[in-house]
Amino acid sequence: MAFNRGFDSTQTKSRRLLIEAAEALLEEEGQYAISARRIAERAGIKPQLVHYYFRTMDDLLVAVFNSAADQYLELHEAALDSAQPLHAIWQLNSHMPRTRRNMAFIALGTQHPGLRAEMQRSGEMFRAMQIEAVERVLRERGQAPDPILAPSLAMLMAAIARTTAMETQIGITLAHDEISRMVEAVLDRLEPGPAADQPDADANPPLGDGQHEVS
Amino acid sequence: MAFNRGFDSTQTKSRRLLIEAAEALLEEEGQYAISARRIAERAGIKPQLVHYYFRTMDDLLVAVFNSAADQYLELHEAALDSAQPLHAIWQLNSHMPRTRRNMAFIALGTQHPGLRAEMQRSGEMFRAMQIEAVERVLRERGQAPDPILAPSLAMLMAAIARTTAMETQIGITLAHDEISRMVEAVLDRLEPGPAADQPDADANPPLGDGQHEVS
DNA sequence: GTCTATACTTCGATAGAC
DNA sequence: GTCTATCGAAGTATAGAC
Repeated sequence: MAFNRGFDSTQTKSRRLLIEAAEALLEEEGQYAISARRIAERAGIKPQLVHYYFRTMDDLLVAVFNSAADQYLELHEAALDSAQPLHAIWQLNSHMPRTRRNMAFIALGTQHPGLRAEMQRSGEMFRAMQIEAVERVLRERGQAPDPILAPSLAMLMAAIARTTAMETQIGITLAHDEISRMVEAVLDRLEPGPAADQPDADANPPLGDGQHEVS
Repeated sequence: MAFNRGFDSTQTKSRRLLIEAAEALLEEEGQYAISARRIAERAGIKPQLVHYYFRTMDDLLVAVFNSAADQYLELHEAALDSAQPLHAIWQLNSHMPRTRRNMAFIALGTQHPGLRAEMQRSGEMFRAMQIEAVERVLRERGQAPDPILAPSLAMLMAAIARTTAMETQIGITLAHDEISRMVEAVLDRLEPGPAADQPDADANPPLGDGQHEVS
């Protein structure tokens, strides 16, 4: 818990209100909506109080990020516990408002070292969890162990979901449908659903030959 | 040519200096270094003159973006004309300073509608060119036509290069080596170099079966 | 311990001098 | 046509009143 001025940070209502206001602004308007004055206005609190509850904007942003990361962790764990964890993670990371918020965090990270450090820690944790999830699925599928494949698939899902969201924000949509269908075809093959009949004769073909060719 | 106040925009030295200063600041310090005052300081020009040569910051950013896009277009065309165009595009898009600058443009685009419009236009053009390049390579390889594969590969290369650069900036490196080796293995298979001996007996195997499984 | 008044900086933009 | 003086709004942060 980065900054704590002597009060119980989790129980101060105004502090909580400020974090929620910042989260909402980030999702709705992006990083440029983040300022002490605007957050306070949204929370119905005097702007100077932002610096009472959080010494600096960096401290505030770290608190906002950790709050968002906690929420995401819960969703992430539910996804990993589902019947098709890779499908669930893909769905989770294709959620545009959250991705938009993450992009805003990344932009703010260029200005706020404390925030950047938290993002690194958190980002590597989620990446590691997703690599493990892919490894588990590959193992259950009887796939031969491959030190490249699991990290690559985890990175790939993250990169595609994030880039799709980012480009959509700018108005670029070219190739989005195709890549989405491609990813879903891969996931369906890795994680065939119980009800999803594969018309294929060999329902569980080996995935690749260790040379990592695509298609 | 968005904004033109009656002078020949390409021949005004101060205007050119301002654009170059903004480009340098974007690459070195990111979007938060962009302000009329800082750009002017870097260019050795009085800050008020920014608003003489460019009516608004939006106009300035559009000019900076178009200048950067022109430079990139030249590199891009050279890449497409090379012996291994896909390898060349991958190399080009893995260039970190340029990716850093592009990320900064995207962040600024959330605030500047004019810039966003230019980025959309330009982004879709480059995406289309890269899809065509992939289609050409697949065709020359004797691959059966596939409406999904070429756009997916183009999108994939862009997404991975961009995400790798973005995460590196935050300090995240997990799975970067693996995905990079994966992409290069795919490219080597799609575009075997003249000197690159494939130890494989079948040097030119069909790429996939139309079901788009990865590895 | 909680909040107010206020300092200080930087921002984009423009009116009008030359 | 070119540049200067200056405005008003918004930014973060703090000293000190209650």
